[in-house]
Amino acid sequence: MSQQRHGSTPGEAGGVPAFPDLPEATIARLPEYLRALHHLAETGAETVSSEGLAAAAGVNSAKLRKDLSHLGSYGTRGVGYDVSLLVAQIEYILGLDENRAVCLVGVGNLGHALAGYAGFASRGFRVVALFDTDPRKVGEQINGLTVRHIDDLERIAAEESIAIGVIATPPGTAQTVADALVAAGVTSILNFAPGVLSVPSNVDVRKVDLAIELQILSFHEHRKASLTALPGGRSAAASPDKLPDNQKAVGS
Amino acid sequence: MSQQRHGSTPGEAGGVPAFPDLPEATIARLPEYLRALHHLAETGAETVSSEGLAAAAGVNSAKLRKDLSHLGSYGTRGVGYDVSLLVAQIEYILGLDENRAVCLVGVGNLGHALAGYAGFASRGFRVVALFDTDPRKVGEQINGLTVRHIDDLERIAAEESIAIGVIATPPGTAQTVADALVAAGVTSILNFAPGVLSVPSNVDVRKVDLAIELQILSFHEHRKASLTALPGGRSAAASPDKLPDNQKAVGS
DNA sequence: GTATGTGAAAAGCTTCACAGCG
DNA sequence: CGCTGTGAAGCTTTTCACATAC
Repeated sequence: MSQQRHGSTPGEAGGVPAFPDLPEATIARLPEYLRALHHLAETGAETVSSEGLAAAAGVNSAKLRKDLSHLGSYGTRGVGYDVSLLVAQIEYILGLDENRAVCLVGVGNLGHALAGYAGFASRGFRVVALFDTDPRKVGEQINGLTVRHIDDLERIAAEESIAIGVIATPPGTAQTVADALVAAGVTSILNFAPGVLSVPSNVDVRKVDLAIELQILSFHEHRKASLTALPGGRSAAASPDKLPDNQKAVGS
Repeated sequence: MSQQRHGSTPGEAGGVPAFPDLPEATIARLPEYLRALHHLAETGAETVSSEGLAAAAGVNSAKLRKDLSHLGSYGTRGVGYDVSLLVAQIEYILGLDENRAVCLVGVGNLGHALAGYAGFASRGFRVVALFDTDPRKVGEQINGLTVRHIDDLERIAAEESIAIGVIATPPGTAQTVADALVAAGVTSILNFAPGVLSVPSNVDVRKVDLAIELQILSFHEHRKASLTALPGGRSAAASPDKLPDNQKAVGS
């Protein structure tokens, strides 16, 4: 890739999109860059340097530049990146200009909260349907949507062209729900239920397990404790201080 | 490591714990192994092969064996791993035998759900305090806990030895809350608010951004769509089928 | 015979450091 | 002269394949 590639821009449906095959690690960071860029745009910035954007996104600038270079995106040497152009590029790559329809299965404790989560609507998604198996929940109104019985999933998924499903059921029902989603034509699943889902290979699954996050933190607590207890152990609150650096985020 | 290392076992506080320094990628998978092991234990299994446990955890067996080898843990060649022994080992490494106290800040939509999330209690954590700034929420009872004003954080954190804090506030207040948590002696933070937190380097932060998860899935939808539209594009629902394989989970 | 534990190879990702462009 | 874009180096993680132990 020596020549500049002005990678297929948003509006342009001229030829083949020539979809760049980005490293997974890069893909996982693009949404964070996008959030940082939106924030910058609100503050009125028109351009931003790799240094500046990297700081706002919590990564180092070399990584950011390498990531953006994969998009074929262009900054201007000596100047930086055009904020709104980069926003458009990233939104296009992520497919956010399509305002995708999402459904949510399981309207318990967590599902209820997700149904009302404003962050989905504001960042490219429409929650268009809620499902549950519990007849006591079916019919309930949440945030302007009526909870449906899961038997209606196939029909509604077709009507609304739902490609993404969110599972927020107890662990025991998650696989059954996943099978139903797949049967209804859903090809991406975000799973909040602990455990592994088995799906056809054309379906993407991402998992968020809240207890696992805490357990990873617990490991680090345990390690820190065993270090302070031993060698040149720093007694209590003391450290170089306030190095932001990359937040360990949902990845891969 | 040619000789067997029966790595410091749970009960034993004989000498120095000799904390193994595990690869981050391994640490992030241990909780999933633990969950799978608990599940196996419930079904009455006393031992499990690397193949079997790997399948239950959604990884391949080579990776699992390499991961466990870092613990200095021992299976038995020709047999497999002792389930309850491995459970104890992993719980010890993750520091789950300490039943850590956790506090939660921000009792909105999502915070409310997290406060009642049963998975925390059942997997090694006690949610011992809830905080908010909104005076209308302070005093509210959730799941047996009273919501306190955030000004009480420092006192209560000390009383209850809270080392882990969960942030479930709107993005705008997340940094202020993080500063307060750090001041109160919290050294691990799980952040549900979009954006990057800046904290001292002795504090660990993990981030869960629900919209980012959907955006990553959206990218894959976009890519799948652009592939089916083009080369030897498989028309619709068709694929090798049901290869479980690793769920892309919260990582790094 | 069977399944673990592990060196060694391969792949993937991050960081460096600087050429090259504006 | 400043900042991007990128080869090359270094590091981490995954995978392979087999010697080793039960």
